This record gives sequence, structure tokens and C-alpha cells, in this order.
Amino acid sequence: MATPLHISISEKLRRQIEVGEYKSGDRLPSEHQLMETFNVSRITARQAVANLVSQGLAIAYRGKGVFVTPQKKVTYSLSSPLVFLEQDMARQGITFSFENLAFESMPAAADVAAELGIVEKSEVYRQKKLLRMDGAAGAVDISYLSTELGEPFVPLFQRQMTFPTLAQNGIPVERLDGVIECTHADYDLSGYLEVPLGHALMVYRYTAYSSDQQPVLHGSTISRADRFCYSLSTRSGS
Amino acid sequence: MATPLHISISEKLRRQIEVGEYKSGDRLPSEHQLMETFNVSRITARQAVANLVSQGLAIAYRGKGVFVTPQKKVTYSLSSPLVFLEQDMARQGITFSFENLAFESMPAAADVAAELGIVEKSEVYRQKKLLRMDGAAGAVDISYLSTELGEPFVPLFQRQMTFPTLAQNGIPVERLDGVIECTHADYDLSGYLEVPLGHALMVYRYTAYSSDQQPVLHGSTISRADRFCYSLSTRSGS
DNA sequence: TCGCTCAGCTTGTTATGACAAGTGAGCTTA
DNA sequence: TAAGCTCACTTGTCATAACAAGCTGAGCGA
Repeated sequence: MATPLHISISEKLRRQIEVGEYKSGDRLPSEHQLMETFNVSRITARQAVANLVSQGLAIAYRGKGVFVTPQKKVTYSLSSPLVFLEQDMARQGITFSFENLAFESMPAAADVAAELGIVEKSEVYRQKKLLRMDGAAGAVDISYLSTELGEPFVPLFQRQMTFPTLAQNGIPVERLDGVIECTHADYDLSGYLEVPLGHALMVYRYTAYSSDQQPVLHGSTISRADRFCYSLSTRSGS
Repeated sequence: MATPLHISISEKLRRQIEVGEYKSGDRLPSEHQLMETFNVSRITARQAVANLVSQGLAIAYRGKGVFVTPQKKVTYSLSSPLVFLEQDMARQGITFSFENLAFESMPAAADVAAELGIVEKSEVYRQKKLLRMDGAAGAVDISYLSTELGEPFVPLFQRQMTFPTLAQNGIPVERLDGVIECTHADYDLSGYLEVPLGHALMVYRYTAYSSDQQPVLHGSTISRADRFCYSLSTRSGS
């Protein structure tokens, strides 16, 4: 046998999940059951389960068992900054809610100041919010706005609980630049987003510019890769 | 101690990596050294290392040791389908090469046929290529083109080894729709892209439309999340 | 000097054993 | 009946032990 035992076991379970033998939310065999079924030690059975968890296919709860990960994904459209996330999600049949985690004013860090085109340590508002999808954590958004901006930016920013740009609230935003990347959950984020350590997360780091080409808002959305994806459409026409 | 030993150890190492005590490519202490330093069993030391690997911070090589993951990322611009990946990468100081993994004609699967607007099981060309960045695997791209398309599409598709759209080769592409999502590496892909099982991967699934709004090319680029990110810019102007 | 072998390092796989801690069902008790 | 407790089952943490397999360099022999 070239392939390790724990790989054969996890691959077999993975196929069963893909075929539908175990459906979304189903409970997988316990470690003890795997030990008996495949006649292996608990370490090997645990390793097989760990493989599935690291692939995002399952999630383990102490005292309860191991369950197949629910798959429902939200597609968030970046094609136009005028589309509301709320509309996207309602159309996709997912209920959602926002939770305000923090709102404060603070001196801008170097990277935030650079993005907003202001002097380092200038005062900025910082808003941190949690998006829940069907009750479960889906994404965390942290955004910054200079306190020097007047109407209509500041009051709207203080009120707004949506995602992720001011353009969605009728604020005149001309351009929205962004970078999408992907990381692994560290110990802190894994607790926040209710995912195992190392789970794939998407990071959307954006900066919104007003009609006079001045940066207005900067922030990043950290979302669970198993619940979020971004769609976009570009045209080559000038 | 509420936090497990293996978490304390991996978190300590993570901080040392972030501070720069261990730099990109440096070798981390071996399991045996960790056992002595922290006075723990090999299981605990291994678990600590596994935590770092699952977070994408380190990678282990049998017989050699555990090394801090190189961090260099390529930013690929999706703002305009006219930008060449080659230019992006050259500007970012990364050498690259393409490797043709497969080129064949085959009946179209249901999802491919739907994207290309053709009948299921129509004949399509399938091209699979590997992108190497500084010698190491970076991404795999699989793209489909209907064999019924004539000039200039087919001959250019057969020749082209670039990434990921025909627009980059002077073929008239009017619109490029895409979805970016993120998954974990399964056993196969982890071997292909030289990453540990469960490593975060970005998937860019795209469809290119010609000037008469007909779909021309469909494919997906599966890239290592530690080496790739996508940038985009959208305008709200009509 | 060149090339080969092998010892000694590394991580990978696997077994056995033990206790901790969370969950939930069922029983006991007020 | 209702509240609370116990117990069985679950995953999480951690130790000791052994062998497999990949890598590297020292040392030997040609």
C-alpha cells in the first residue's frame, strides 16, 4: 500500500459525501466506529477525520460528533458597486443579519492612511461588523473612514450596517478598487467565524473613490470561503 | 492553562515568524528540538507544526525539516481583460513558465456545454496547463473551446500558452464574466500544486464572450492562495 | 579526486493507553 | 411534574513506542 491508511479512509468518506451517501449536515461515523470498521487505531481514525476537516468537507464538535459541512454559498456581485448584498442574498434564498462588533475613532495606521490618502495617525472612524447568514457567522468586515469627511459621508457611515461599500447606500462613489486574496484562519479568526483552525478564508480589500477621485472609504471583508464567492464582469470596451 | 499546549507552541512560533525571527524560507526547529525545548511529547510537537502548516505558514518536507512558507504573491489584474499576465509578473519581479499538461478534444460535459451555449456532448478542445512561478508550481488552468469555432479562435487557442483568456492574445473578446471562490486542496491537487492537503486554493471560473455576445471560451484557473491574488477595479459610471 | 555506501538526521505512519471535557438522554429526586 | 443528577458517548489533549522513508554529509574505497 503506497497510500497511507488515513488517506484511504478519508478518501473513501470523501467519495461517499460527494456521491450523496452522507448529505449536508449528516453525522459521519464516530472515531470509535471508524476504528472498528477499518480495524485501525484511534490515531489513524482521527487523522482521517482531520483530513476531511482540513479540506473543509466536515466539521467536528466535541461531545457531539463529526458532521458534513453545509455547502450553501452566497455569490456577491462585484460587477457594479451599486448592487446591494441584501438583494443578492434574498434572491439566493438566504436570510442574513448584521451585528455591530465595534465602532470607534482612532489614529490611522500606516497602511490605512496610505489607502485613504491622509497623514498617518490622522483620526479615522473604524467600524467592525459581523455578517450572519442563516444564523451562522459568514464574514467579518472592518472599514475605515476619515473623520475629516463631512456630509454625506460621516453620518451615513455611522448609520450604515450594510456591506461593504458606501455606494450601496446612495453615497456618490465613482470607482471601487479591490484585491481578492485568500488566507487560512488563525486561532483568533477561527473562533470568530466558527471554523476550524486553518480553514480557507477570502479577503476582499477595497478602497472606494468619490467622483473627484479622492479615496473615501477603505476596508476589508474577511469571509468564510465555504459560504462566499465573488462574481465579476469586465468589458474590454473603452 | 485553558489553551492547549500545541496551540501555545504554534502561536509562539507564529509570532516569531511574524516578527521576522524566522524569515521566509528559514528552517523551523525540528520536532525533536521542540520536544526538548517545551518538554512535550512528539505528538504535541507534531500537532503544533501541523497547526502552522494548516495555516499556510510553514511546509514540511520529509527528511529535510519544516520551513517557513515563501510569501511572494503575484497580483493578477482582472480590471481589464487586455492586461497580460506576463506583464504583471515581470513587473512584480517573478520569473514564470508555462507547461502544457494536456491538449485534447472531447465531448463537452453538461456544465461546460451550458457555459459555452452549445449542445451537451458537442466536441470541444480541452487545454490543461501548469503555471510555474520562480520554478515552483503556482496554478493550473483548464479551459474549453468549441471545435466549431473557426478563425481566429481555434488556431490561436491551440497555440496559446498564456493565462487565462483569449483576449490576451489579440482575439476580440468583448466581455469576461467570472466567479472567484476558494476551496481546499484535495489529495490530487495537493500533489499537483505542491501544497499540503487542505491548503487554500483560489478558483477563478471564467467565460469570455465575443463582440457578438456569444460565449467563446470557458475555463477555470486553480491557483495557490499563497502565491496568487486578484485585483479589480469597477466604475459605477454607466 | 571521484563516486559510492551508510550512518544519522529528518518527517510520516501507526499502535496503545489514559484522562479531560462537552453533550444529551434517561433516571432520580424533590 | 419538574428540576437536577448521573452516565454513556463523543471529540480533544497528551504520553510512550516503534518502524518506514526521504535527505544529507562524512568517510571509505577505487
